[in-house]
Amino acid sequence: MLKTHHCGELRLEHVGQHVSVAGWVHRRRDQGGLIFLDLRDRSGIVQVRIDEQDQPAAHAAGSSLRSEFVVQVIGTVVARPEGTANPELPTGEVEVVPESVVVLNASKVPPFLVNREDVVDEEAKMRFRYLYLRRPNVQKNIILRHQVVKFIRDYLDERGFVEIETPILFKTTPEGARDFLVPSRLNPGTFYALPQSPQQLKQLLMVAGYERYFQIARCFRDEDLRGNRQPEFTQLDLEMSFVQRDDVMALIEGLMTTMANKFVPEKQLLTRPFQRLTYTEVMEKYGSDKPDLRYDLAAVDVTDIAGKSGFPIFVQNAGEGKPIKAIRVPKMGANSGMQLRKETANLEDLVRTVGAKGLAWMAIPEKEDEEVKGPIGKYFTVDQKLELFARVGIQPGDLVLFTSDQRDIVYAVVDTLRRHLAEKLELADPNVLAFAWVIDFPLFFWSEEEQRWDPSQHMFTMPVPEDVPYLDSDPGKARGSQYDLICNGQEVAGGSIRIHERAVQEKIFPLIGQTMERAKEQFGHMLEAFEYGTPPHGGIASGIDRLIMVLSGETNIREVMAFPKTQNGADLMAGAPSPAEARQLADLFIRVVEPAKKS
RNA sequence: GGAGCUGUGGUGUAGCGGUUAACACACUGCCCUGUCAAGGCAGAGACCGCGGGUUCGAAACCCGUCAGCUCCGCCA
Repeated sequence: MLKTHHCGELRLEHVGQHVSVAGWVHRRRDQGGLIFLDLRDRSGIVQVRIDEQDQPAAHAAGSSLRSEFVVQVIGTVVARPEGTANPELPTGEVEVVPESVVVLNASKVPPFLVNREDVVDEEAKMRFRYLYLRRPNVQKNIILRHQVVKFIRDYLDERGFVEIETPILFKTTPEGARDFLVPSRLNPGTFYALPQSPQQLKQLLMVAGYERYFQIARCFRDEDLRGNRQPEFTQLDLEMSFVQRDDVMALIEGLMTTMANKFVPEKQLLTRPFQRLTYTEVMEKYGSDKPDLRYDLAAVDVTDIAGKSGFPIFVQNAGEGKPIKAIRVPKMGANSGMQLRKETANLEDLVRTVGAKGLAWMAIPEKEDEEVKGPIGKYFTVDQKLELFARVGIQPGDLVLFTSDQRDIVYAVVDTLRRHLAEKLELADPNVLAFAWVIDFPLFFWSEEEQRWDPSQHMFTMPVPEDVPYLDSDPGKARGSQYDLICNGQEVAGGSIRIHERAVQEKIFPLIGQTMERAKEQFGHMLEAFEYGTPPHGGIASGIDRLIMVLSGETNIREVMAFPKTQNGADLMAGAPSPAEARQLADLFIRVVEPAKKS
């Protein structure tokens, strides 16, 4: 080894020891006859002091050092003189006095500063990924990720889970996301699909009697990227036999709580045990099935009151059964008239992007004797206003936003406004983890496009027991035994109890537009397996990347992945994807068709 | 497939119709023996993403295009 110690571990107790440390030049402070060097490795930073008088050779070497050079320093640990310790640094009470300073490798001037946390152009981050990953704050995220995954493995191992790998080359399925396909050379014209999740395989492992399975599983979905979505990502995937919904939820809740306490003890859990909210509840209040519960900004239904006002749009919408919802924004109504008009115009532009036709508002004055501001105040009688204010919990100085439209648009508006306002007003406490369960999802959503029911999770989700009769009478009313875990506005896990009886499964297929013949083609292996003694089972999958985002407080998934892709799905460092050689294509019996040029 | 934002020395930004294109950090050289975002002095470095157009004149205005980002659709 070229090093006897890591830079960040040297303390007063090492004083007098002869050590060898090696790492990168974090900073160099050259005062002529005296050079201070901050040497950095993964463990941290230690100061090296090179005195021209005492160590002329080392001093000469030190003078030539530049940022990000890789050097080895052999020398003695000494206590810093009185008054020169640096309390900011864990190693701040000591420094290394070198006998020799050896450049192991020089470095070009990096394209951005590695020794600062400055914002960097996203393209540069990607193109020089290895340099971005060298930044201490990024290393922290990547190492946290390792520790969390190790914790999960240990936690589940202690509870009798077996980690089992499942194939990356598997079978395409018609349901769900678009598959990444891999051509088969040995079977011309046929394709494997990369797994969207090991869903089917883990259920088959339950049939196989493993009882408790888990996997840190890479998953692939060929859909457009988002700030919290990459085409390949990692899930903690698990499945348990002989369990009911609460068993799976309790396991995950224990895991998440222990993990949060262990890795981010400074962050408070919003509630313990995690609160359980129904799908209907979160949609009506927050317009989202994964609301950020660190702040309120909840929507209140005021259809009855506003529908009786004189505002024609509200009256008409209420008559057509469209909801009218109000959101109270504390303090924002106290702005000047001009600011208010500007703000509300911005908000109106924002909600138009999700399909709203407009945005009504009222600003409540801080002084009692002033009039309510805003375009719709005049349509409400004094009594209606009082009733409204009581319902919504209005305080002086508040701004109240109103939205009314088809229900799904109202939801989108509420969600969009909440996210936007929370960010603008800095309402989300970064030191809170707002874990919550969302339960009682509808088993199906009606697809207008396809004119049929679509499973809201997947086709193997068991209905809650008392809703099984709805499968025949009113499928839209059936709730699934699904549970999602949300935290700070992210869905961090989702699972369900599965159907293990063929009779129930056979009721599902026709509802989602699958004939039995087609179902047998696609899922014959599953149906067949279920006839050989299938235990009741259920499970859950948790997005590791999103979990690390939430724990580290990052707002983008790229910050917690070592080598992520751009929004176009490209790797700017390696230049993937790239065209294949003609020879490779020939081996695979693949011919490339040039995409049609836009005229 | 659609909407929006951004693109100016290596990095982050300013400039938004006429500027020797400004500033900070980084970089180079010199000075400096207790610094730790070291300091001081001097200096180099940008045809303003690319292609058209408007104009006497474009970094700036218009059109197109490329790239990055955010969002909608999509993501069981």
